[in-house]
Amino acid sequence: MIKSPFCPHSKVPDHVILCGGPKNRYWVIDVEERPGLKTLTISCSKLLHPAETCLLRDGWEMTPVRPGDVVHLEGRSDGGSWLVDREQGFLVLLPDSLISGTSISSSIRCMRRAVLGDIFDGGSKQMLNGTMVHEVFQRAATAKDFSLETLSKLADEALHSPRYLGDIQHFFFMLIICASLPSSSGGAPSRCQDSGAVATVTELADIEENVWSPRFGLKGKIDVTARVRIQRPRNGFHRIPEEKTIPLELKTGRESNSIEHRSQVILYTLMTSERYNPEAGFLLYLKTGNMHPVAPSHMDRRELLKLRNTLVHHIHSCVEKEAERSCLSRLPDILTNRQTCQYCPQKRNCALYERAVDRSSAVTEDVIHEFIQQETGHLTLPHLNYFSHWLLLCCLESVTMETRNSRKRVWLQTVEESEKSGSCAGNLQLSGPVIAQSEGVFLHRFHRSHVASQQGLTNSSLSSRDRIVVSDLEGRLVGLATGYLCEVSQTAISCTLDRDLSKFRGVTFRLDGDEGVVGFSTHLTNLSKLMENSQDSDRLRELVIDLQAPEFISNLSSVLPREAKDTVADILKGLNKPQKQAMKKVLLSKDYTLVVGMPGTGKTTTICTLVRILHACGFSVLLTSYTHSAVDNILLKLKRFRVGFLRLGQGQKVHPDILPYTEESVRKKGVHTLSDLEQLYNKELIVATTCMGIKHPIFTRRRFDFCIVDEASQISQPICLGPLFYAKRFVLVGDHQQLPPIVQNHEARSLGMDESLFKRLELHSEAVVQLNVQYRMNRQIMSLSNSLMYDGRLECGSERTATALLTLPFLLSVQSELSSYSEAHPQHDLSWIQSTLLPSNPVCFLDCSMAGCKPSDIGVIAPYRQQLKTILALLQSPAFTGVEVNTVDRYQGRDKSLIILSFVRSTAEEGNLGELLKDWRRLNVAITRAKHKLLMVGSATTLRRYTPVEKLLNHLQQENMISFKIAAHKALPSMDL
DNA sequence: ACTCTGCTTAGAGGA
Repeated sequence: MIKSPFCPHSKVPDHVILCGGPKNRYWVIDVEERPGLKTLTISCSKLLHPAETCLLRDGWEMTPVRPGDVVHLEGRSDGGSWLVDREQGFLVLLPDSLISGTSISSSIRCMRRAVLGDIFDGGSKQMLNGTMVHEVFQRAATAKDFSLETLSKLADEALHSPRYLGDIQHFFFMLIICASLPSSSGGAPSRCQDSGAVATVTELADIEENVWSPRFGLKGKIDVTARVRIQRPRNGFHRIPEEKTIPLELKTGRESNSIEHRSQVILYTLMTSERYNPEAGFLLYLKTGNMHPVAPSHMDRRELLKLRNTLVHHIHSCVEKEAERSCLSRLPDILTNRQTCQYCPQKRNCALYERAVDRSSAVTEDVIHEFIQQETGHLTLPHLNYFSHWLLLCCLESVTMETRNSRKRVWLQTVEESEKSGSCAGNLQLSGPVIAQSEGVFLHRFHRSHVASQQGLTNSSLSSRDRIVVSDLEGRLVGLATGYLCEVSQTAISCTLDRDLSKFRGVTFRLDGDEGVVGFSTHLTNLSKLMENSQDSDRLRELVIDLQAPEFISNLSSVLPREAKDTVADILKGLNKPQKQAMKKVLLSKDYTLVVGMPGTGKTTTICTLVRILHACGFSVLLTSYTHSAVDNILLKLKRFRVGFLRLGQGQKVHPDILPYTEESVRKKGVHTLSDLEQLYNKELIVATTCMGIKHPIFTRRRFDFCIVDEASQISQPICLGPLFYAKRFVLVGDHQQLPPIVQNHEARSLGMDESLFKRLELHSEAVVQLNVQYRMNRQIMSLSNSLMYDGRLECGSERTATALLTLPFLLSVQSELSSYSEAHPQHDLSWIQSTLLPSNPVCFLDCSMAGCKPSDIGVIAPYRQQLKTILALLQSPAFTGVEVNTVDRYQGRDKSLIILSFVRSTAEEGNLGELLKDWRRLNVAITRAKHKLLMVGSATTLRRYTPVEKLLNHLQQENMISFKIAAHKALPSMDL
């Protein structure tokens, strides 16, 4: 008997939801293995008792289940003991991780490929082809029109969609397929015979239906959901026909009727069992028009669920602990049958992982060795190390994000429970018409059914622009659609959804807030691309991994076109010295330039000017940043100088003033031919998007002279790399003395995941230009940051900046009010507030450590969200509307005339300090937001325990900056504000 | 020991 080596987890983590009954979720307490048998000790109670047992055999004992896993059981339980064997029962491992049907069917041939496919993106030309034909077919089905005329019209439209720009040569091929669609001669594809039964498709009930099945841990999108009439012969006469709803899978390639294709259909029947209970599904090959019925047996389902369990195990345990340190787990073995691998889209990643991570010292077969050499031979050890290091970091981070992913609440929590936590609105019915706004955007309106109408909708924390998931109340239609909230009133909600739900009229819905599943596929796809054997990737590896020194040319005249000289000189006029230096450095660079923008030094203006100059010289520029708002900030400035540009990205996220520059808007003006589209993509020298937006088809063709990345010190390396593939040279703008990329996982952070590319490359000081002349803060406020971070390098741009003070138009009347209050109440000392208000004291520290002043009494910037909520609640009076209360992090890149900074923490006893205030960069951001006056409130005694804040307080002391010990709770009785 | 932004994310086909 083998005892499981793992310690049973004594406590169930908070984020795990367990339940009994048909939607059961059991916690595995212990696993006991004997040959041919596995016995699980399980419980559906968080207290881990009562415990039940589950016997696994006939192959199920191979399920890689471990203590601490959550499982779902199907079948029978006899007095607390479950049996899963050949004939009965299913075990679904980690059921709340929904695995897609295609992942599972691809794991039949190669489990390794399925796991890699889940981590990295990949695709081929043939696939794109299939996507196009699918689209044409599905549109025709939606329009219920399969006439040749309509088909060719739709095919034409599909060809002009930007998604397919890279592969237009398949045009003729596709038309031939469309013309041969079985349905083109009239009506929908119709009949199918199997063992005497005749199934006739009577209606296409849905297209691209989205299914989440938490019961089997599956998800998928079903090509066509069809209504069929089934006629079964029985003893020579026909019975009354039976109506069923079944999944129909379209295939545009060769009619293989392969086990993968059939498995896909079986998985669709399984995941829709709660919706339609289909006994079978159809496989339709468009090339021949043949339709194959797929009627799954218990064995089919059993074996596919076993594969799913193995796959989910590999995906979930992508990292493992080895002596306190995490490392990447081994993947399933590489196939020895090279034939199968020939067309595998994961070829490169497969070889990379083997060489960089698995590093099997065991004697591998020659064919495999050869294959690995072929795919990775161009890479050096540092390259492989960089790859495996960042792969580990990303996996660690994704594991942490996954535990915080609250999506499973949609199916595990009742509406009542979810509404209590505020992220859900239930008991909703569709009201009014559904309005199609654009491609895949449908405006819906729901109202609260009268049963629950006494409880208003505005109680929920759902608000406009939030991402949401729509499901039904019973849990049969989980994840029907996703979209964004538009308006929330007491009784109604409007939102835009990716699907038209009008056929579900009458269903009672729930809307759940959806933080979205954060994938790392962009990170990892970029990493994988960096390892490619191509010119662009070779060069980036030299710069980013080998840290090859960046080169510069010596003479401007070779880059500056003659005719642009005057314009450039003109643009340069408005700049200060370091800004001019930055322009020059960028123009001279052959590889890259790093622009350090210290606080208030006009980063946005500098970038805007840089773009104007490059534009004047005729250079093309790819302008990016991590956030949409940062991209638009620059564009708003650029727009004023009448520099043309193309803004890529979803309209919903783009600034309204920039909307006319988006692709969608330009297309509305008329893009009819392929060359129109080409022109649209090539017309502007300047193209702007977020770093994540690089999946856009424009990048299949276009390359740029320069790529500018703003906020670069806040972007993680794998994401920052993305846009760099498409430019000859790049400029990173940021300040690593301000906040770094956000990393949730502690180990990942300690292993350097919060090091941006900006910081990594900074060691080449010859590539760095510092913008140290600032126009934001007056002299006193600036001095704080100078002493904290910049060693006095930060300078005021003008005497006016240096001496600017806060203007308080009603100061006199407030002062006299305070005086008269003091006279009437001599027991209150208000002198501190009088001095604090004086504009001539630009920096004040209000020390409340003696006084017991509640930190919740004052503040505008605070490091903690919870604190901001409290402050906001106190500022509810209309007098305070317009006062912006926000976190330090959110204030980065922005400023205000007067900042009140609350440090919040005040604890007498030694104890946990928290991480946030230990970060020099966060403090630096906090104190450099104010232009004229900075009021800081906190307990000096507590704060001296944070090294950075201590340094700041010492500086205040040395400079005799004003500091008060206050007893505000006594001094400020409720005055009428 | 509490800071938060990106994402059409499943499936397109070939042996």
